[in-house]
Amino acid sequence: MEMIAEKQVKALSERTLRRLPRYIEILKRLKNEKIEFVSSNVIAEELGLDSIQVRKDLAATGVIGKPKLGFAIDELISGIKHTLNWDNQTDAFLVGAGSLGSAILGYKTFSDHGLNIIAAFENEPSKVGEIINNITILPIEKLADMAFRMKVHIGVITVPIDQAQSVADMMIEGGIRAIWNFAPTHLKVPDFVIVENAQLSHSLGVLTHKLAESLKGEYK
Amino acid sequence: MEMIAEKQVKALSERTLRRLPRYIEILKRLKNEKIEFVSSNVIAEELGLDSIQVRKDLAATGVIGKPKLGFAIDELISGIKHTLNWDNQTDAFLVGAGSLGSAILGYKTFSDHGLNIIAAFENEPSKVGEIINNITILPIEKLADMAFRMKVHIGVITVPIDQAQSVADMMIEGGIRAIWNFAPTHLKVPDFVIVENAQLSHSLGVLTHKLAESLKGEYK
DNA sequence: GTTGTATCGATATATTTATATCGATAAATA
DNA sequence: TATTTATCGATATAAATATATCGATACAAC
Repeated sequence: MEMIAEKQVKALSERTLRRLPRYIEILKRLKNEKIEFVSSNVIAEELGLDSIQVRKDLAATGVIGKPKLGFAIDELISGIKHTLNWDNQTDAFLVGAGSLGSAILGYKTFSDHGLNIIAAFENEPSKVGEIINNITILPIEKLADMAFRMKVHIGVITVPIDQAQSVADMMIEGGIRAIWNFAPTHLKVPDFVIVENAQLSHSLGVLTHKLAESLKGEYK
Repeated sequence: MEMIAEKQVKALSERTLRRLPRYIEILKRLKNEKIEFVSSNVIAEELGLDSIQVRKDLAATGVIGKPKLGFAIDELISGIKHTLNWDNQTDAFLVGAGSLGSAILGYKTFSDHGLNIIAAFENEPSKVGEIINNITILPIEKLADMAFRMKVHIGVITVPIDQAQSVADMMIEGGIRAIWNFAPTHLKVPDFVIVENAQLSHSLGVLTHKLAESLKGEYK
């Protein structure tokens, strides 16, 4: 039996990775409008980007466009989803059933984004046993063992800052390999563990700074 | 009376802006440990960055370090906060009191980050009148007029995708100049309006892609 | 068919961002 | 008081990212 070679795809920069979901947004909308092909130019205009950049990003997914027509929308959506690994669902555990954690548990759309949260954990005994979006909150002591047995690879951290590192440690002990970290602290993890930080304050800082600059300019 | 010249500060890149809040994290911790000075090297090691980059980022805040000692922590914290405009609170409105919106209303720490959410709005009549974290949910019809009268500059959008653009339009009509957008859609706004996107899916895509790459490498 | 044209994708250039080098300085030490 | 040393901050280099140029191609119009 011959090995099927994985389609040769150029390395993806982090910037490109962050733009890919935005392309999906637009593509889904166009698909709803029964449009079948779209040019890099149209996508770029919709998102305020440069069309060359769009073409380069799309090239990284391995999808090929057609001169004069552009890209087949269906093919592009599945190509991007494949690149992000959103065509598979990866099981995940969430720790910290506070308001943000509950909100995340409530989102049904993460399954479209490759994430399948199958259990949630809490330190706080009063919250254990609660049910949020069909998921029962379990005591944190069970985390590592269950993660290991169920071969869970993704952990979502939505606990307060002072518990975040110890939760990360437990996750890693349980074999978790990628952490989506909402706690406002830097996690120290071994090299083989991927951490993606999703602190709201980082994004808020950009906003408040730019607004201040913009208002300052106005009164000059 | 002579004008006091604003301390000359180099332009801040978006990357730098996103790192500044991380420095604050570390600095607060060190301050708690009664440490008074810190070198760029220590900060860099804590965050897994390069010390030169830390120095460059800090230079952009205008804070000056001392040879052999490093940076005065108190001065650095206030310098960074000033750069982010986190030493002032800007009033904000939030629209969309779903689970994410409620979680955001519940955070008390945003006041440390320059954001003061003073009112929240909803489309859904059943939610109007609800009180979350001392904030009463108001009907969306009041948004533009109140924003205008109260001179509110920041709007937070946590509504579903199909309402996001119209909410943005109302905000802009009410004079709002900066939008923190959690809805998974690109907002079309005039040039003078700042949009900071905080879609969870962007960050999730990076995670799922990297995890897939990492697991793939393992079985080669 | 032949010609015209929109669009791709490859290669080249420019810009931005990160990293390296090194002299200057202020504290610590001898 | 002289010497050593950690650290800064300025300048220089390297790497990553974005933008421009242009020939090739496949559809559309003639």
